[in-house]
Amino acid sequence: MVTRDGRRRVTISDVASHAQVSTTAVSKVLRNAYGVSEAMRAKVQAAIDELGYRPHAAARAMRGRTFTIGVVLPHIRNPFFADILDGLDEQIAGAGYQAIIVQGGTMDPDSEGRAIDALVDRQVDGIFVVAPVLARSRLEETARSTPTVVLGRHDRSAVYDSVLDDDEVGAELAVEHLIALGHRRIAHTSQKDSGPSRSVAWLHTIRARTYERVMAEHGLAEHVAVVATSYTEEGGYQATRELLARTPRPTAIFAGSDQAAYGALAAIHEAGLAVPGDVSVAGYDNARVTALAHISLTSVDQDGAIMGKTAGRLLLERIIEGRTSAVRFSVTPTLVTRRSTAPPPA
Amino acid sequence: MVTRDGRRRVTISDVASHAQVSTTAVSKVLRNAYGVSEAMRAKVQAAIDELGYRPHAAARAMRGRTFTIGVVLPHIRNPFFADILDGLDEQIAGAGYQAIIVQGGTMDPDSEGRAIDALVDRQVDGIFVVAPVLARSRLEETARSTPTVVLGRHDRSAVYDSVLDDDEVGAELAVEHLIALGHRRIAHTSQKDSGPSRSVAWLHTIRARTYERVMAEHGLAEHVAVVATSYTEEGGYQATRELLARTPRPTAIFAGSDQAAYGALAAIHEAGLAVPGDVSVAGYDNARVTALAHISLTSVDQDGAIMGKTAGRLLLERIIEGRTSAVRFSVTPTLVTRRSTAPPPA
DNA sequence: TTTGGGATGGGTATCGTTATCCATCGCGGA
DNA sequence: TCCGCGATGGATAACGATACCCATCCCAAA
Repeated sequence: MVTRDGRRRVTISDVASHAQVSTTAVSKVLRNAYGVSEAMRAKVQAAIDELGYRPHAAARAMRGRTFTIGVVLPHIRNPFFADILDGLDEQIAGAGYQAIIVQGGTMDPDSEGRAIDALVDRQVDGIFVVAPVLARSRLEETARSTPTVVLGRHDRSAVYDSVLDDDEVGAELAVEHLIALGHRRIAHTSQKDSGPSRSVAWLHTIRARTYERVMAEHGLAEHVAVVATSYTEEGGYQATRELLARTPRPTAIFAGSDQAAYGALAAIHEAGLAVPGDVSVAGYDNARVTALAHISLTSVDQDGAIMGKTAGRLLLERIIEGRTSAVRFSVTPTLVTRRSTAPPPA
Repeated sequence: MVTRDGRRRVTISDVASHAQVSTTAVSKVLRNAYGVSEAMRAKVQAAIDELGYRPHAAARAMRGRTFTIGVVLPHIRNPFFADILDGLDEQIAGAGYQAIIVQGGTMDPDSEGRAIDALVDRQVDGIFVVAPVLARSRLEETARSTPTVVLGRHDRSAVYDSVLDDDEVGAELAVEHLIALGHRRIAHTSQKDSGPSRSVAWLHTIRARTYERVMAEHGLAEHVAVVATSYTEEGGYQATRELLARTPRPTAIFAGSDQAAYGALAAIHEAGLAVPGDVSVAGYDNARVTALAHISLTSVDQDGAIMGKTAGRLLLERIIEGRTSAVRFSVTPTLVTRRSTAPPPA
């Protein structure tokens, strides 16, 4: 490969001739393959270091591994995804793997599908899909040919691994907390369903249904109020504006995510109301920054770093050890109470 | 390529035999190359659609283009980066290019270098590096073989393109604004220099120096107070804690970035002080969410989407049209005044 | 009718690496 | 001395696509 400045990239042949061995020998050293003497290994390694050789991942892709994990995130605006990614990186970096991220778009199955295709075309060794809205059959199609871990979906699959938190427990914690504080008019901001069918596989569906169930269990069915926008600041803002316009307005908002909760805070402030004096707000995710934010948010904590790390481990198991049975890893969330929730105004 | 479920991926040969033409012909159609009749194009396209063929990017990488732009972000925690990326995506998607993101780490030249290497090894057609701390020589080495656009560095290069905002103007706007409000004890949160040498190429250096200059111009040199941590929530929080502990404490904080400003808000709140009653806070970047946040932040606006879009255009010019001369694109920032700044307490 | 040349389609070497063979060497046991 | 076998290193055929070059074909001009 000749680069535009006329210099060639250092290839395995360069290393081979420099060390006066065959390219096969070099390849064996690189792959830690069987049939290399200690002397050979040392000689080749010296040549590699001297020439600054790095394997060409794109060439490797033609026959072997790329040592690349592809990550599909809906977008990169959510710090909780960053927590997840930190966990993943920590796990796979040691094994020499590199994560590459593509944006899948929010609530758009088509663009999500294209993102996955882009990774498959680039021959990644494993795919990590975060909170997809894609049909399960589509995910399984990919998973059949590339090791796949899906985060945040509740349907069971025999071909991909799942990492998730128990959203039913989490939502229950949040709603019970608000009820215990004395709230009755508790509203929920959810996410619009994409496509025609509502799936119980989606975490936002479970959070919303659990909210409804817990409300009903406490005789508050008449106060159920759900506005479905999206789990983003903008979504939380829009949903909360709509909720605050109702009469009587809710005294508490259980936002589907921390990002949505931030939007809710903005809308409440804009309406001239105080948190938690007039309206309490609880979020979900408890990304690391949630504790820092200057209005400290009550949130359902799920450990993103652990989830990301587990996803990495599961992928490496499939890639390196060849596991094919599906694994499901679930974490139990807890509630972290901060200053955004308080008893309702008298 | 046989996948684990035993099904082969559809290759160019499959398309060729299905359409009863040569692989060369298919390749020509794919690349829009010269020498294809209309009939041939239609026939091949039909076969492509029928078989659901997608070119194997990894195989393409061996001889041609990968239609991939590699993006190096310090991390994905900053929503301003998301704005930039949206602009980039908008520009390159139309040309059939896909962006892949890798994290370069904050203030760590080594890990930044590894991130760039990872992209080069994967044979991306162009590289977009956001706010690197790497030595310029290292960036230029890469840029000599792969089209490169660097965002947020002020040194001039003959081999890569630069996209930046005028940080001197921006910092001036923020500090002048605070001074005009009547503040004298204005502090600044900056970013730690990585490595031994302080470079005027880094935007945080320019913002800090401009802050010092403007302070001096108004006879406020004695009140200059800079704490260098990092342009993150955590960094802004730590820096502000330290600043608030001083006697007398500052009445205004010019944070080096919006993220740092959020951290500052947290620290101020934690100290039992009010914004802007006791302390004013101004940020830098004005990411889209800054307007939404429930305490609306005064910030220096630089249009991230435009910058990302421009970066995409510059890369495509180099990749497709073969431009080799270096271009420098600079936007002039403006100040957006919101509710986080006010006159100092009497 | 011949010729020249543009338009079109295809053969094939090649990119860098891996994995499957195959060849050689040295050594212990018969 | 000869045989067999484990250990080691290498030759080589892929992987999927591209791009250079060449072979036709057809038509217009001479």
